[in-house]
Amino acid sequence: MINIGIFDEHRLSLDGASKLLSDVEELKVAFICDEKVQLKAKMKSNPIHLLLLSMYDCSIKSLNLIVQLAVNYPKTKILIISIINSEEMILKTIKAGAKGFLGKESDFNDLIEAIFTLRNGHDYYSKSITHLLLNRYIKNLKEDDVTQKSELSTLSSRQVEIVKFWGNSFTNQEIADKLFISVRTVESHKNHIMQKLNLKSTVDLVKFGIKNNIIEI
Amino acid sequence: MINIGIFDEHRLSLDGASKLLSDVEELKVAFICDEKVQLKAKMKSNPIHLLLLSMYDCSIKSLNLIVQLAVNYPKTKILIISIINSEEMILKTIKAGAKGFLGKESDFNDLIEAIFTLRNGHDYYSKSITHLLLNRYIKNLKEDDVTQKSELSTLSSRQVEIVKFWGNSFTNQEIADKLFISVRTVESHKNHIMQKLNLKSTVDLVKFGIKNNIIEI
DNA sequence: CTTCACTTACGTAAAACACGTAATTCAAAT
DNA sequence: ATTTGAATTACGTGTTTTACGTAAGTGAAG
Repeated sequence: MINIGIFDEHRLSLDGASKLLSDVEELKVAFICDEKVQLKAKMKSNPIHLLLLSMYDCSIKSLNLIVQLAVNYPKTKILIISIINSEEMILKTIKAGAKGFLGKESDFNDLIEAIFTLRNGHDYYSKSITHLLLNRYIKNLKEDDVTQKSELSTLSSRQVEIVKFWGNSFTNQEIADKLFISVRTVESHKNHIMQKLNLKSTVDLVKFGIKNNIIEI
Repeated sequence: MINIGIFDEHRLSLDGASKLLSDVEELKVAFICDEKVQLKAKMKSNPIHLLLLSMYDCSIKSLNLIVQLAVNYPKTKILIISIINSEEMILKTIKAGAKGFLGKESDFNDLIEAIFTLRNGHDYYSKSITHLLLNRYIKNLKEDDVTQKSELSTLSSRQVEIVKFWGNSFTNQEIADKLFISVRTVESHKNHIMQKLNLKSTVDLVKFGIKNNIIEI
């Protein structure tokens, strides 16, 4: 018997997944949950073998959740169900500690297969992503993931502050006034940021900010 | 007996919803579908009373799908299931022709309630959104929805072209070279675009582009 | 105590932006 | 048939931002 927890912020998907799985022998749905805050409590009180985790975005917040769960409950395998099939998403979730990934093309059979694959101690990734491709990337990204994940953390708080203001359509002058520094300093900050992140245009900086959740769209 | 079609690009949600509904008496799942292109064909060959339509974004493409279906199959009520609860999303889908909207907090009971409400000829919106609020907005937005929905369509193809290039980090000069026009013209285009969209900064333009799916993030 | 990143700031030249003006074209409305 | 209006093209002028270099003071880490 495999004990399973299901997390999905989408109530209906949660109900659906729960119903799908509860009819399967050898599986027991230990809990279902649709809020991040509840999830941690439920994990604490329910020992499960596997957590089904639905992801609808690739935000730092969502990834952090995986990291926390993976660290605090190393025995619980995390299986990601995602509407987004991007390579970025897959790599990030795996890097964060997920043991499996089901893309949007995956169906019920794939889910079952994934669950049992994980139970048997192996990883499971959507067929659409060949293992070869994956392994190649994972090897490369094991250490030098600096590029993506830690890019944000390479920015100092001051620098993030500047990007935030600027991302809210403030002019350099307005930012300068707000922070009691010279316009030239604001420019300097931006220059340093662009250099550090290796960005070519301000458009890229906006995208970076949005990607890293420091600019609201 | 209510004939239902289910569309969901997320295969697992589709399976889940299908299973949830197929167990309900008085309901018959006429077809399920996970690709937009297939959907039109299935709609043509299967007369259904109600279409469950899962939406994971608020892009023009997705909204157009609703519009097309609503126009071509006026007898089929469209019920939106969405992970996004924003007022914008709700209003846009309703404007596009949907008759019901289930937010992410909706559960199976809400779904059933919604289905029967629609069958009875009424509209159904998530409880979380009070009807009062809705009606107020709908009245106001019936005509002057110009602000949001048609913002993209107010841009000419040339203007969209400019934004696209610029959104891919091309400089004005590069865009000018590519389109065989003067740099000044590129600037003019951008000026006109900003005016038309009533944007203050270029940052806003990037955001606009991303929101409207003409700039890839 | 040295090193290194962070914050601050300026100089200069080039690019981009703001705002106005304007000619041509082409479709839609009258 | 004529007018109206938006789209595309382009320039002028002044301001702001960017690119790139330089540099001083601060503070933490080694």
